Amino acid sequence: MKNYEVIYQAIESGILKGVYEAGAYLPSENKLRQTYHVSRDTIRKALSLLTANGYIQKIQGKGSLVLKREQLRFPVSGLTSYKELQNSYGYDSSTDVVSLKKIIIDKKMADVTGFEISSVCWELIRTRAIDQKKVILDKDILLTAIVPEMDTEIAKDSIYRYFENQLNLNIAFAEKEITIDALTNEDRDLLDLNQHDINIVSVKSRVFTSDARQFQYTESRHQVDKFRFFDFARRHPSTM
Amino acid sequence: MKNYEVIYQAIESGILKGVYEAGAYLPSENKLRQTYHVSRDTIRKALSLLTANGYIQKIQGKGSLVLKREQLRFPVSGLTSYKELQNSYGYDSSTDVVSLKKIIIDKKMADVTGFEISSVCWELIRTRAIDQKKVILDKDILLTAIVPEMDTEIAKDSIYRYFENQLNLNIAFAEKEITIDALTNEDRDLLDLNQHDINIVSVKSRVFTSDARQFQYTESRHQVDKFRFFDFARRHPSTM
DNA sequence: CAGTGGTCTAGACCACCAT
DNA sequence: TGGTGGTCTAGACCACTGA
Repeated sequence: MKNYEVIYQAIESGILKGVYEAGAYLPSENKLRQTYHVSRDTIRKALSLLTANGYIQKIQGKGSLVLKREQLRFPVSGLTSYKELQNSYGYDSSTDVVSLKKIIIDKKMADVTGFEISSVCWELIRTRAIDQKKVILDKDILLTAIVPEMDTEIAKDSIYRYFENQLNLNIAFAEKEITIDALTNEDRDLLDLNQHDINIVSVKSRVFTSDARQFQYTESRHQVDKFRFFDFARRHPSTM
Repeated sequence: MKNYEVIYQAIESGILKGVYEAGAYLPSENKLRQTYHVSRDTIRKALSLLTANGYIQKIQGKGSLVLKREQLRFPVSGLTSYKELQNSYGYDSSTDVVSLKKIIIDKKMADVTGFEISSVCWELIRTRAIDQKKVILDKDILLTAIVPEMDTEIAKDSIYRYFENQLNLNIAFAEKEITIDALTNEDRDLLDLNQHDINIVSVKSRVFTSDARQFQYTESRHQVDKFRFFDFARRHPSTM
């Protein structure tokens, strides 16, 4: 077995067993180098695997932060924004802002969104139309502490472009969950669905900055026959 | 801009523009090192990004093979096998083999599966039960050139375990597509669906070995309310 | 300022592939 | 055998963090 794989597994099991707790930092690369009697590059290879598999987030000048594990986690990756989805359907698409207001997170919303209770957030609801049909309903919750300003002009465009170009927000990773839900009345009101539809695809995600602070929760609801998720998957990131 | 990012983009655009054609090899790491006047590690960093993003497959002793691009490709990753899914639901699950036979790929199947016309393949159909309810229908097409032997005993267990432990098959990557389809009569016959269901989740994938040969096509059909896809996603693999 | 991670180098040896 | 990628080393310098 390769050195960096051994070290990867040692640290992984340390995280799983709670030796390294979520929210704390791993020993520094230098410490680990001494512990395992290997070069720094070998340590870095092990850590980059842990990063790729969602165990840690490295923060320059600070260390390797152990991430909270939400349930069991498949070793997968990929962000999908509306602007990316757009390309699947060409450019005959548009965005409508349904509502934009500030809200305060209560217990229930805290569980759903992952934000702390009594955080102040923007709540943004938009519909996305493809070929003049509204087929996607986007509900965004944005932490005002990180995104202080928001208006319908920005919301009509890509909020991600605003984050990255204007706010210099460094978006690092996201957790995403895809499920098939029953249609709600809100879905029926805001979208142009097919008569016979009874289901909708729900893509829920939590998005984090490079210093591992969550700033966004999104639920994106897609008409079932307009939904398509494409995935390129590697089995052993270790043997790249 | 960092050196390896510059090189990554140079090679990426070379692939996109067809300077490096799919099926051909990139210049060796040594050549690239000379071309860009950097160390081999810097080249390797750029290549590992190209690998992570699905552009190339490195093959030891041969080189970096440029992969065919199927449509646009999100920068995503992750394999999900039934055995992994199982963990979401605990271990009260079982597999039934519906049929297993050899088939020859015709034009239509070639388009669907990605295999060449007149390849000889195993066609394996199985149902997966959770809590005594059959909720997943798996249809596998396996290239006999790579998987010469298959029987219902193996198929009842994990075929992946057989691939990796018995055949020493090195599974490297997969392309996967998730869509929501209308129920077919076959779905109704073989699965224990809810009365009111009209949709089913279809996960289609093509699976490749580490020398970039496709050996499997799978369609996995999941009852909508039993389907859940969890994803951990990084925005900039470059800035790990 | 000291400590952390991020980038880059030059060189070594190994495993694998083709000839 | 020579060329390829895979692993590992020791050291350098930079960018960022926090006291």
